Amino acid sequence: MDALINYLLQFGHLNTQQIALIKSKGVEKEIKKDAYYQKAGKIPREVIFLTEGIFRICYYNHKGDEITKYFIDENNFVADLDSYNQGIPSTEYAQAVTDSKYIALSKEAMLDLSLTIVGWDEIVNKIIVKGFAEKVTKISTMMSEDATERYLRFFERFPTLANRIPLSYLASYLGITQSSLSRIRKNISD
Amino acid sequence: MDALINYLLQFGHLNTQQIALIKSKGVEKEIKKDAYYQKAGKIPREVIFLTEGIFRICYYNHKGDEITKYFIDENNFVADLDSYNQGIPSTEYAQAVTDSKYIALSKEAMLDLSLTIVGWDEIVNKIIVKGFAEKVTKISTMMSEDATERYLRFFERFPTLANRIPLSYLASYLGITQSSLSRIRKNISD
DNA sequence: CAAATCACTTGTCATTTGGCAAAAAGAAAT
DNA sequence: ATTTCTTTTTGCCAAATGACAAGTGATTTG
Repeated sequence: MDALINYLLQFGHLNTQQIALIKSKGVEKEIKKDAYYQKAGKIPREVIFLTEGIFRICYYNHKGDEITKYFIDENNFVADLDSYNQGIPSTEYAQAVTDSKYIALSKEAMLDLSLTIVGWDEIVNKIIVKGFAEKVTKISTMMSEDATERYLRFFERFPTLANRIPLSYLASYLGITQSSLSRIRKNISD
Repeated sequence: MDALINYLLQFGHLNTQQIALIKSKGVEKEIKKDAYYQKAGKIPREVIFLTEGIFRICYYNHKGDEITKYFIDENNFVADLDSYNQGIPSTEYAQAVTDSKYIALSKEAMLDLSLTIVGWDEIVNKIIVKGFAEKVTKISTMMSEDATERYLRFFERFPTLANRIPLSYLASYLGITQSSLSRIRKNISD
């Protein structure tokens, strides 16, 4: 829970009382590797903060391929904001790719915090914007790189993960086939 | 100016007085094709709403290539939010790729609106989040497509633009070389 | 243990894309 | 109109990637 508080404090001030309130609203939960936290079609009713482990966000494209949109690691929020805010079914899946722990804040809790803590909305918005901006920059950067560069960049960020998740997850994220990824890994290790 | 108001009204309610205030704060400006609205190194001091024309956001990667990160068309905000909020130099360029018109809202105006109009911040944040979410989804989708599909998708969205902007702008956005783009266009027209 | 299943690797070949340079086409300047 | 400059197209070949199938290895299941 402290990880969440420390993270929040990067984006604004919170006094002891406010921190206590947040802690009282957060619910610590766990999810096993491979389990889906969120499935397309379901309406998200909470926002979660990853404290341990890694998630991936994925969806099916028009050809029926399963595409990994991006990975999310520790100390980041996970939420399909559009669906969450509008109360409509999500179009994406969120899957734990390792055993993970997270803190859940229900929609009611978020509303309560928003009404009680002056500056809460501002903190949340800063976090959301930062998260999106990072995603745009990262994916955009990938567009101008070749597959090997993209793989190396991923490897740099998730060194322990690259060889422990299914090829399909990573290949679809990198925008290449599983075979190509297999060959790229082979070339690098030579 | 009405385009801006109509756009804002999609995200929340505004009464006549509030609308008048917003209009009084907005400054209508123009920019010529090819001119840079924003350059890397400058600190952005305003947010703008594009009413006519198309901008592109670009930067230089570590190899020195100029990369088009994305295009922005009418009825969208343009802002390097990170730099704008923190008051630090931008790392990106924003260039008009066609003659354009926009409404500028200075940082002071934005603050004023924020303090005066209840719900202003909420409207602004909804817009920001929506814009980012769209960008992430769009670029992410491109990752799973081949160059021809990416070009066709761009062509669909900006039919009049595809043949009127320099190859380099579009090619770097699509993540391919100018030669490849030239060949793709040729193949399609056959 | 054997069989079945799944994930990954490899082989083969076609296609796409890149790198480079020259040619062609367009645009701007004189 | 000619020259100059820039942009786009094309040719050529190498490298990267995709498609498909077969092979390998690991894991699970009975």
